[in-house]
Amino acid sequence: MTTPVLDARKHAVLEAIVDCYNRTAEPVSSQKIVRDYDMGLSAATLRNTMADLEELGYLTQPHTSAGRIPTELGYRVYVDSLMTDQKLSRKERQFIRNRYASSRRDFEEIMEQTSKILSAISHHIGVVLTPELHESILRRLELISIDSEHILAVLLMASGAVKNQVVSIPKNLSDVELYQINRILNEKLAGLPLKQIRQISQDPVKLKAVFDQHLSDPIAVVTQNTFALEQETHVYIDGTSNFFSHPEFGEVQKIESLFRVLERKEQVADMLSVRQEPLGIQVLIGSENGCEGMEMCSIVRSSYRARGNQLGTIGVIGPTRMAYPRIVSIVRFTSQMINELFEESL
Amino acid sequence: MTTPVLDARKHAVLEAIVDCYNRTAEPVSSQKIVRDYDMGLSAATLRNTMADLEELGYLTQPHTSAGRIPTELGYRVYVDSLMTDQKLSRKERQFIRNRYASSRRDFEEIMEQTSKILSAISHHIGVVLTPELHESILRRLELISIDSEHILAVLLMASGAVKNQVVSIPKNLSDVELYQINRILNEKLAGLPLKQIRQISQDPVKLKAVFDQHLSDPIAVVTQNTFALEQETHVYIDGTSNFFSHPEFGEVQKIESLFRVLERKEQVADMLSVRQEPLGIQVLIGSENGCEGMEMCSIVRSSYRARGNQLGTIGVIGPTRMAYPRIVSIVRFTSQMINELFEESL
DNA sequence: GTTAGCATTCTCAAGAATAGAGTGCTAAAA
DNA sequence: TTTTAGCACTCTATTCTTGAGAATGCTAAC
Repeated sequence: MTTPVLDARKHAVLEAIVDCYNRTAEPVSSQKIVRDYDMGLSAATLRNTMADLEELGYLTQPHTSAGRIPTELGYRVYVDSLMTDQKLSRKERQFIRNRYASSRRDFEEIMEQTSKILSAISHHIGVVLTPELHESILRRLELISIDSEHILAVLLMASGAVKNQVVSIPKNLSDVELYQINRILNEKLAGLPLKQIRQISQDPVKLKAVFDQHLSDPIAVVTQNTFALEQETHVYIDGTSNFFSHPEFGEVQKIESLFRVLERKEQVADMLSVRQEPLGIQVLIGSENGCEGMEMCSIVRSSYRARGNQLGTIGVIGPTRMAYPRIVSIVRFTSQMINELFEESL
Repeated sequence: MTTPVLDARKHAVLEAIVDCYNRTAEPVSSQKIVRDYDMGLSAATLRNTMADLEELGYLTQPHTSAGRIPTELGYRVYVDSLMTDQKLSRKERQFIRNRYASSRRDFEEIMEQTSKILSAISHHIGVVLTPELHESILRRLELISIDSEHILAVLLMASGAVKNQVVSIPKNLSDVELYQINRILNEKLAGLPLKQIRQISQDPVKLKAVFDQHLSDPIAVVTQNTFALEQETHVYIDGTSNFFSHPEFGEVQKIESLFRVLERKEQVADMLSVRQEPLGIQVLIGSENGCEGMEMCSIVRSSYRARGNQLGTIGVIGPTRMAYPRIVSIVRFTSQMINELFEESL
C-alpha cells in the first residue's frame, strides 16, 4: 500500500470533513470546521486546503457555493489510513452477546439472528451468507421414506447446516433396502465435500471405484438424485427499512434501485461473497461493490468460519456516508462471536 | 347480504369510475366518463349522479375542483356486487403452469415458487403462509445423532412440510438406544397433530398413558425437547419492489410505512391468515386489513389445502387501487393449482 | 504562509401571476 | 320531471421573480 501524498494538515482536514459529513449529511463548509474542530486555522486557510484536496480528487462540491463532501477516493483514504479504531462499548458488546445467548444454537438460528443483530446495532442492513453448499463437507446423511416413489434426504453438513432434499427413487425399494443404502452411503461419502460427491455421483467410473462391490443400481440412482444440488448459498437479510431514515434516500427512485437489487438474493450474494482474501474485514466504498443501482452504498464485510473450516460471509450494507469505524468494529466483533459460537456449541 | 340501495345508473357510474381510476390513478371527471364510456348521458347529468354517490359515501374528492375517486365503501360495493369475473387468459394460465412444472415438487419449493408467481403475474406483492405448525399432523419423525449431547430431529408433516430441530439429549445415549427411541416415538406419535403431541409431551400422566410400558426417562426427555416448538408459520414474500411503480407511492414516507410492516413477518401473517371462513376468496379493502401503515393497501387472499387437510393461505397485497377482478382470478387460480399439486405429487 | 475582506455564485423559500381542470348551480329544453 | 347547456367559481399546479443566505475564490494586507 502506498502512502498517499498528503501532508499532515491535509490529512487532518480530510478527516474532519469526513467525520462532519457523516454526522450531518450536509456539505461541510470552512466555517463549520473552524467552529466544530479546533484546528488552529482560519476559514480562509481551510478554504485553500480544501481547494487543494478537491484538485487531488478527495473532495467534491455539489455546486459552486456549497461546502465539500468526500469523494469515494476520499473515503478510501479515510478508511485505509485515517480512521481510528473505535471499540464497541461494553453495553453494545453485551447487547450482541445477549441476543445470541437468548436464541437457539442451531445453524439456521445463528444465521438469522446474526443478520438481525447486525442491522439492529448498525442501523443499516445486515446480511449473512452461509458457506457455499458445494464447499461444505457432508457429515452425515439420512434417508427417510416418504412414499413409494420419494424419499427425503437429510444432509447434515460439517458446518452445522442442514439441507433437506426430496428425492425420487426407483419404485419398490423396501425399507430394509433403503436402510442398507443409507448405511453404505454414509460409510462411503461422509467426510467428503459435496462438490466431490457430486462429481462421483455423475461418473460411473468413480462410482464404481468408491462403492466397490457394494455398488448397485438403486445406490447409483439414489446417489445421483440426492446430490444433484444446485450451487447454493442462503442469504439472510435484515433491516432494509432502516434505509428510509437516511436523508440521502429522500427520493423514491434512489431507494427503488436499491430495493430492486436487494430483492435479487443472488446479486446480494455476489456483492458480499469473499473469494480472494479469506479473513479479515473488507470495506467496499460506493461503486466498488460493482453492482448497478448500489453506487451510493458501501459494504463492510468479513468472512467467518463455520465448523469444519467452511467459510461464510457477514456484512453490513449502508449509505456511503456511514460511520466506518463503528461499523467495522461491529462486523469484526460479530464475526468473532460467530466463530466462537461454532467452536463451542453444537 | 343486503343489496345496496343504488339504482342501475348509479351502479353503472360507480363501476365506470372505479374502472377508470384503477387504470389512470387520477381522479375521474365527468368529462372523462363521457369520453371514455358510452353511457348516453351528458357531463352535467353525470355530475348530478356523482354528487349523489358522494353524499352516499361511495365517492370522494381530493379537493373541490377535482374529479372523484372511490372510497373504501365504493370499492366494497364494486367488489361485492359490481365487478364481473375476468378469467385469466390461456397464456397466463400457461405461464403459471409452466412455472410450477419447471420447479421441484417439494413443499418448500412450492411455497417459494407460489409467492414468486403471484408477484410476477399480478405485479403486486405475493405472499404465502404455510399451514400452522401446531395444526399440522406428524407423519414421521427421524432422530439423527449429531454429537454426544445433540441430535437433529427431522419432523416430516402430513402437509409435506419438513421441520428440522436441534435437540439436546441426555449424555451417553447409544446409537442403539436412539434408534429404539426413534422407533417408539414414530409408533406412538405419528398421525397426531403437533399441538396434541406437545400437550402429551408436557404432561407426565398423558406421557405414561401414551407410551405405556415403553416409557423411559430418555424417551420423556427427547419427546419434551423435540416438541417444544414455538407456534410457527413460515411467510414467503416476493415482489415488494413492485410497489415502486405505483404513482400513489411517489413519496418516501408512504412507501416507508408499508415496508416497515412487510419486514415484520408476524404482522404480515396476521393480516393474511384466514381464521373464520376456511375456503374461497376474500378481499380486504384498505383499512379493513386492520394494520397500521397499510391503510392504502388491499389484500386478496385465499386459503389452500395442503396434504392432510392442512390449511394455509396465499394472497396478493397491492394498492387499494388494484385491478380486483384480475387479481381475484389470479389468486383463485393459483390456490387451485396448489391444491392440485398437493393432491397429485409428493 | 496566513488571514481579513469582499465581490461573486449558487441554492432555497416565499410570493405572485397564470393557465387549466372540474365543479355546482341556474335556467332552458325535452 | 328529467336532462342538458352555459357560466361563474374554486382550487391546483406551474412558472417566474425576488430576496435572503451560505460558501466560495480571489486579492491585498499582515
